[in-house]
Amino acid sequence: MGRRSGILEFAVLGLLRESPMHGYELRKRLNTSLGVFRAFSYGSLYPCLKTLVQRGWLIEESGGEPDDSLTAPLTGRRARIVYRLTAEGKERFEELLSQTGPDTWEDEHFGVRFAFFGQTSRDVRMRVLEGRRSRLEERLARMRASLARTRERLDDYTLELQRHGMESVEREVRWLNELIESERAGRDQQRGETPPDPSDDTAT
Amino acid sequence: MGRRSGILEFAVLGLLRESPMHGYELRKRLNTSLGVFRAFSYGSLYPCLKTLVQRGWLIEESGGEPDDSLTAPLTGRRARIVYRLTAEGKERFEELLSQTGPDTWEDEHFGVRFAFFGQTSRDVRMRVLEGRRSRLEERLARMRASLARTRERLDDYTLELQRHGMESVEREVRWLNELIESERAGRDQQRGETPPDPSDDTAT
DNA sequence: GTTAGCATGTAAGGAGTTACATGATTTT
DNA sequence: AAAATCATGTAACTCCTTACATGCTAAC
Repeated sequence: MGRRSGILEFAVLGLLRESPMHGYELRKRLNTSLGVFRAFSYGSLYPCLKTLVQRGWLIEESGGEPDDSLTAPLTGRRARIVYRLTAEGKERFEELLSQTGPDTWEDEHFGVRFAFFGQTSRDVRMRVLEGRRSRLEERLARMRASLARTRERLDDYTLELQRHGMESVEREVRWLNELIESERAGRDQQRGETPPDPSDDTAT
Repeated sequence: MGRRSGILEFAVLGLLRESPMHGYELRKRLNTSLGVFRAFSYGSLYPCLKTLVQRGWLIEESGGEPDDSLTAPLTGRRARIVYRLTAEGKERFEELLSQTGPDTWEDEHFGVRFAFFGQTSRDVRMRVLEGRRSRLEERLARMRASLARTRERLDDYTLELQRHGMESVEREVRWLNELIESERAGRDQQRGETPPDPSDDTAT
């Protein structure tokens, strides 16, 4: 009946982890912080929020005082529903973050996963980055093989398309290499806030 | 009931324009020539073929002789259904090629459209390339504006993601500029076969 | 004689979108 | 008083995937 999983669930949990929000605000954030890449519609957001509440990962706060800036100007406006992440919701987000899913999940939604790296342990970051890199390298190998086989039969445009595609992938691999190296280098000198131990499970 | 439109229909029409094929072969081509980018499944391909036949854009040929390499080794094998593009199908493909659709169509499936540039008039090519470029430039402007507004509130990873994203888009814009210039330059000296007049509608 | 590849299909489901419906509030 | 923005929601639809069903042939 409700939405099961999907990138939207992940993004909502991730954004609500930073601070509670109502739906409208959430959608705006989805289309700026993350949403340079994709725009979600209300038609998918609100149903998604409902099922997340049903599973106990979010709780609704009709007019509590989660934050002054959110509650204060509520004078006559339609009652906004502010959503807050529960402890189970945090666990679920953690699970999704570190999940080595069925390939397409990680490949298509890498951008969104990366956007939440600030909330991730270095172990997970390394795993995601290296996973992405190895899948791109696989793809590169397939492209090269296919190109070697069919080079003669292809017209100029198709060839140019494949050339540009391969260059883009190669470029991303180099980018990933830099990121991975910088993660490795930062193993000693911390960059920002490094979570000291992932075994800390006490809820706030 | 059947598939309405979508990129699959477009790709099938485009591939069958080159030469008749049966479903299995079509799927392989979809995953090499075009399909470096995406892989379609039989579960979408065969139903799509059926509705295209229903609309008169394809005709089925059980065991005709469209090509030696296709008919010859059919000794005992399951009877393959070879699909051939009709005159109406060609018109439909032409229509889809030159269509200035509802934005997302052109944006998400640019790669597949580009793959069929060899079968397109230069007018259409220019229109598609310039359309793509202007949409990317719009997006770039939005990204820059959003970045200027929220730079302080973003962590290092989100910032790095946006930086890399913008660089990729800028790179594609430069690529498009080169292509557009080369199209303009080739206005006199022809490159390969230039279709002289698109009003030629006689079927083969 | 079992696996791998060829070849075609159906049913159910997933993850979203578009279009619509509603209504209050601030801006022009 | 009209238009834009805030705010929440539903129904129908789209386009594609997964899992399944079927059966034949070639290679190991």
